[in-house]
Amino acid sequence: MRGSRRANIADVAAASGVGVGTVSRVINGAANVREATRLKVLAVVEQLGYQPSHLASSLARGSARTVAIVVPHLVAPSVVERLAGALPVLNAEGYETVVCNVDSPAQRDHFLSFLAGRHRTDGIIVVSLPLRGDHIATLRRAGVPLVTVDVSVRGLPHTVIDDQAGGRLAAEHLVSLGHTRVGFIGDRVQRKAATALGFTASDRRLEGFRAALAEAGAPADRNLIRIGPHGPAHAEAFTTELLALPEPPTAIFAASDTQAMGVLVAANRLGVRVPGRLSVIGFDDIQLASLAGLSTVRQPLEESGAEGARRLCALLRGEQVRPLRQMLALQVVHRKTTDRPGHGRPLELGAALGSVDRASGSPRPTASFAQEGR
Amino acid sequence: MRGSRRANIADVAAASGVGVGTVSRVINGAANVREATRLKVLAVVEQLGYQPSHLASSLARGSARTVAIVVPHLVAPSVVERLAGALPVLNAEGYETVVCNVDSPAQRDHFLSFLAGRHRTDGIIVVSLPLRGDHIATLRRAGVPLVTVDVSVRGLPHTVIDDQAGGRLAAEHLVSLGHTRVGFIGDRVQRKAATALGFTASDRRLEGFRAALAEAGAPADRNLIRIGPHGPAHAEAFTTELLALPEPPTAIFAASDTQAMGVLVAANRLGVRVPGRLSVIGFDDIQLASLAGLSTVRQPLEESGAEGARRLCALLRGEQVRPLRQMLALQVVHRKTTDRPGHGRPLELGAALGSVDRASGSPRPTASFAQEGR
DNA sequence: GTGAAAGCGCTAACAC
DNA sequence: GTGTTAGCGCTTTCAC
Repeated sequence: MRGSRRANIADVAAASGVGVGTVSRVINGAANVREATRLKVLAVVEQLGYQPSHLASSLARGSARTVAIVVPHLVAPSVVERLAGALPVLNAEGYETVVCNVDSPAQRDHFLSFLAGRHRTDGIIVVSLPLRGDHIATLRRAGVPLVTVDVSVRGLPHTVIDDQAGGRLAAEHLVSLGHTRVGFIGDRVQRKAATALGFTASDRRLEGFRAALAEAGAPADRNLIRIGPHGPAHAEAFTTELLALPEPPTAIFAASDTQAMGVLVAANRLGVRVPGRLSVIGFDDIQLASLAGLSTVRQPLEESGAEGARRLCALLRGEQVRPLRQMLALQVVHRKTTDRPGHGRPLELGAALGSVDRASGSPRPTASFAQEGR
Repeated sequence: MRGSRRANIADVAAASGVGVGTVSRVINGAANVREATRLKVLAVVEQLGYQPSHLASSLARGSARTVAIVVPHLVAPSVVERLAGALPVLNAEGYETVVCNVDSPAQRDHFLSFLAGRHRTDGIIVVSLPLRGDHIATLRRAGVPLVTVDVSVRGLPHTVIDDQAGGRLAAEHLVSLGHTRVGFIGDRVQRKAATALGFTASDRRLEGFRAALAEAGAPADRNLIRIGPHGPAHAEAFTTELLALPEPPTAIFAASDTQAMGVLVAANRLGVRVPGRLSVIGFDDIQLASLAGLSTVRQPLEESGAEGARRLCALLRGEQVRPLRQMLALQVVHRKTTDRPGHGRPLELGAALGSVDRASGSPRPTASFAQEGR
């Protein structure tokens, strides 16, 4: 091969004594090619080290078979699990996946308008990121197929769970165990803040939670509801407050497993036995939950990503996606952090989940007592 | 606009009464355009709703400004943190990032040869995935720039840590606390297995660990070294074995934080106090480690991803990347799971980290005693 | 400064 | 079956 210029389809055609059309057919496995011709072309391809240009074929075809997935806070376990669910589905359908990690509204806006560009992606999956009207309008105008996961958008395919129902499940679980004084720790919707992405799941879970408690005749005490920034550290602080109350709760529902971990840390630091003196239930069922023995309201995270991907693929195939709203099932997973009030097996909460700093004040250790399992 | 056919650069040129070259210059912010012309073109762009085709410009330019990052087991915390470190750097440099998640050798081979295709990506970052000679040869032949993170490859830029030194650090930490009977739990290199990706970090950490122990006059007892499949569940089982020994270890070094979590779970289930009766040190310093108060050998995960990305970008700019081997610093983070043998503050290990199943046998609770902080 | 034209490398419609 | 050719939509010399 001369010059070291990479061989293109014309070179292959010339060297095989056929037209470029035929080479194209061979490359793409089209039917109408005589076996002898096919072999001949393949031999030349091999010999010349020919590799089709992905860009050229994409341009000619009008699509690069690429989809984008936009996620907030990639390192959050629930988000990664969703992403991990989507990737293999997309691959199996022959799509490459561009991952856009969003940590701020500015980044979100950037990516969303960026992805609306012509020939950028074949479609977009937005995960757990509330969309404004103008976001959707931009994408619609650009003609980019869009599905969402963990976000409800009217008129668009979305895969979600019923967060209110999830809150109810948590309440019912605790009530069925006999708890009547239960707390809630969640994160706030910050619509205004420049750093806020506006997640609303926590709020909706609280709604269902309160409703179910009220119906069960054990309405939530406002004092036991704490809402603040997301993350285990804040949950830890709130738990400390709750447990310092004259009448502390006997159970806490955390709006996410991550926050539930913070609750466990605080309980441990204060020497409050779980589930003996405090029951804890989370939400999501991230992998850590099973490791930690955390009772939780399970939502199918990985499956949600896979479903979002499947629906986008269907959309890209031109199929009707119905119903627009796909609701995934929830389920209480009863592990080791919830039990009847005051009747729990006296498990000690972990040094493993102690506070971060070795220097941060010595804990008040508590005596533990042997007691047979339930 | 007629027909609803999307406007292209020629339409804009025609409507503005200039040539396509000029429009191109305007779009790309080239200098040689009179302000009046620029404004005129911009107005038409706006009016026609013109959007440059990413594919067309990419083809003309010869690059789509896309890089691929190949990672094993995406959901593993250490991997996500690396990925999260790389993404923003790549974005800032104007690259889109395709994420390839690999869970088996077959997938690895698929992606690696796939990405070698012409005009697929501008470059590749391989994370934590040992590469064979033929992988590298394929990529080299294809002329795809390649850097690795957490993998050493001769002749290629790689960002790594000194795993042996890390093992030494762990040993020295435990020895300095007075431990003389220490165990190790790690994962095995499975070169043959069809499902094995062949990670070697655990082995190298063990080497350094043993060497340092021997030098300190407290050589490791072979009985205390357990190596098996990766994951907290196996680590938990191994720990159970070790603690059942007539002479159990007073400390355990786990080859990763994930495995260390399994150790903590087992200790808790058996009622073995940490760090009172067992010190535990992990490796990596994933986010969970700080939450759990786990002592560990810290490696800069996110930074490693960012560095890999920076080096790839440098490579793509045509710069020399030197030195080829970039070694990141390690550091022992002393939290709450390590202390002098038998002298630990009697912290109880968590129900939070109890075994997964509620039905899985009742634990043997232990008494705890108040004791002032160190 | 700006226009014209030659690529970039392929697909697909259409003839033969 | 196979060759020919017109796009796909842009970038980039190279003249003027």
